[in-house]
Amino acid sequence: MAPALDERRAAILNAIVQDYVRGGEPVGSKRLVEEWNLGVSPATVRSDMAALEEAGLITHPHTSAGRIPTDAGYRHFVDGLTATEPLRSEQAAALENLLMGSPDLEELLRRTSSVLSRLTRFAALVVAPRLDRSRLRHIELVHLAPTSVLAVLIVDTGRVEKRMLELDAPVAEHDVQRARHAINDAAANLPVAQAPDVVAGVAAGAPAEVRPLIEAVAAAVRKGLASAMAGDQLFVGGSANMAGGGYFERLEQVKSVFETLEEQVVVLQVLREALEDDPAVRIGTELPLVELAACSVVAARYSATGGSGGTVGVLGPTRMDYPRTLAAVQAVASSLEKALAELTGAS
Amino acid sequence: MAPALDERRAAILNAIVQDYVRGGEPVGSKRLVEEWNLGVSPATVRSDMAALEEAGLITHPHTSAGRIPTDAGYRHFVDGLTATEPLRSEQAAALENLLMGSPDLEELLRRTSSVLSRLTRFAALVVAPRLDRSRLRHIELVHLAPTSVLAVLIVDTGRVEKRMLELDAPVAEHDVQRARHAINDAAANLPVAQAPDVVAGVAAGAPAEVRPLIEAVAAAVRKGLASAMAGDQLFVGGSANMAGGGYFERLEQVKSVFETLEEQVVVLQVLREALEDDPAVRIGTELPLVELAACSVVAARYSATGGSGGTVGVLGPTRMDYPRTLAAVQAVASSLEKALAELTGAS
DNA sequence: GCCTGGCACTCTGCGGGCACGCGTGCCAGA
DNA sequence: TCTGGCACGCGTGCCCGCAGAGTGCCAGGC
Repeated sequence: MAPALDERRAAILNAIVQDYVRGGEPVGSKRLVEEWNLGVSPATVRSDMAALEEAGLITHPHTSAGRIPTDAGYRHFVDGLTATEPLRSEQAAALENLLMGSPDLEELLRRTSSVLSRLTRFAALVVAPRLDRSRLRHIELVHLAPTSVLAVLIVDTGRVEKRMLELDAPVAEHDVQRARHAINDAAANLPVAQAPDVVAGVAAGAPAEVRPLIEAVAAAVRKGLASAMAGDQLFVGGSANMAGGGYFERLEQVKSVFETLEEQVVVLQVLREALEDDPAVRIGTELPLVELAACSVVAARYSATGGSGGTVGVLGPTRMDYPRTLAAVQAVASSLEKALAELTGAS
Repeated sequence: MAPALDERRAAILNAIVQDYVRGGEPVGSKRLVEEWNLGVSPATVRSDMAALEEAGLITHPHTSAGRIPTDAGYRHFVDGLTATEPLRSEQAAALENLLMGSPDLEELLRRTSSVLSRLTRFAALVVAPRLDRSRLRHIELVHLAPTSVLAVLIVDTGRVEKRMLELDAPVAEHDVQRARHAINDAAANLPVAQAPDVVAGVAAGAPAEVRPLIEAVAAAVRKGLASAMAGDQLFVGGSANMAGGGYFERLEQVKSVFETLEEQVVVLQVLREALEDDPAVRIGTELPLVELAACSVVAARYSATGGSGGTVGVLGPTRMDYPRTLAAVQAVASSLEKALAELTGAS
């Protein structure tokens, strides 16, 4: 797949990628030798370019234009990266400052997506920490009306899920309190995966007055946590960036990218597939969606105490500055990790 | 401002608006008489058109093109509307079905924005019910770590606000429970505007072990509810629609609209200003933002039990079908009202 | 006095034709 | 194996001319 390339040819490929990313125009042999003093003449470069084209790493849009990288070309470039150029230190500091001191998890993730999109000028994607390995802190029941109770599930990552329970028969306030105690005594600090069954067990052994309520809670816990675990919460920021920067010509393309970004389920799926690597880079047609054939995703995991963590990433055009973007994504991931640790407390 | 227009001229203006909205192309005198059998010749229509142009209600992009409405022209058209054409009944039914049975407030509002955007094919804006006249149901305190407590505020509209409290000194679990009881005894069912002061009063009269905690809760209640009341939560759906439909030509325009849509504060401000009327229509330059000069906002209030309600609306191009959009927005507002009443229970 | 038919005018969009620039591919020679 | 030179292909910008659409205006009719 990646044939060991002649050293000079690899250099030429990298030069093409970098020039094209900067300028957005097909790059020709003459400009290449001028800017990268390669020590050879344009003619030599041309024959190398022909070889690179043969290998499928570059193309030209029409005969008399310069070359542009193909997805495979970008891939080769990215795989050859050794060091991602780090952020400027004042940027890194500003980043930490911005994330630290968020009042709650949602706000933290929102800020993260905002800062990442401004840093990269692409659309930022932030997935909330997954629950599957986290623990249930507390289940609160609030008696709103005779037959309706609000269940609030609090997880140790700071995440809060709420769910209305509608009961067939009225329930008394003190029974709600009994149920609350029974449930919390049994389920608090359990891994969320076990919580539904434990609550169901409590229901089975409970007196008749409270059993329907506890059963309803068990169902809510099962559904609420399951949906929270499967369909992780996604924060998208800066999608307007995709319309700027001159990356796309036709409105149609932009529209389909925006539409895709609105489909949270789809975006999550894309991120999930990408994250077989970490950090992950998925370029153009490597993405599972044809609508995103002109886009790339760069993503990295972050970890959270007690959970399996989440993902931060960006969606940008294939013609992106990969080293810079990788650096930004990784920096944001690690800052988020720190801010998250601070937020959930030492515990 | 709106000079009493000759009846035929008004008819011609309306015809121009409707033709232009449908077709998107400047409309000429000939087509007009053919499609709207006006009973006069094109030449007559032309002289009327000249008068309408003189009055600032229409323009033409260049000499030999047909006419298009100006913002003032749309305004005249909208003000002259008597009946908004109602939704088809199966659409209305589907609407109600979709909104009923949402598990919680957030999900309901999310669905509302989704359905409204699909109904109109514009960007949907949904503002959560405001809290200022609602009541506090319950304050839950969860002891996460010795010096950190999570405060969860539950409001009778079903809205939940959460806030981390970091204390200077450790606090014991049973003191957290004491504080919780004291606070809820005093503050439950109070209007949210009074809650902060009441909680502060509880703090003043509390024993020293729990006073710092209750003071922290008071501060959190003050800040949490204030920010929730001022910066209402906004749900935006279907913004990708703004890139389709051929309304905008240049990518620049689309980008600035998207950027504006991402600024929740700005959008909220626009909606707030618009809602001096109900239902409200703000056309092009009537909006307070130059970036939205090519857009219109159609919005309507909905009310919530115990609160002052919220807003639903759409942002679309000035070239929109106002009667249809008005009907859709109003239908969604009233369905949302019903679904909300069902969600928060009879109470 | 208002409406109508006719006519001249203006502007856009489209297709053809031409020169230009750019970048390539190839080849002979070092 | 690299290099300089040369011919080729192709897209771009420009000008031109032409058809089409729509207007403005004016003289004439009801």
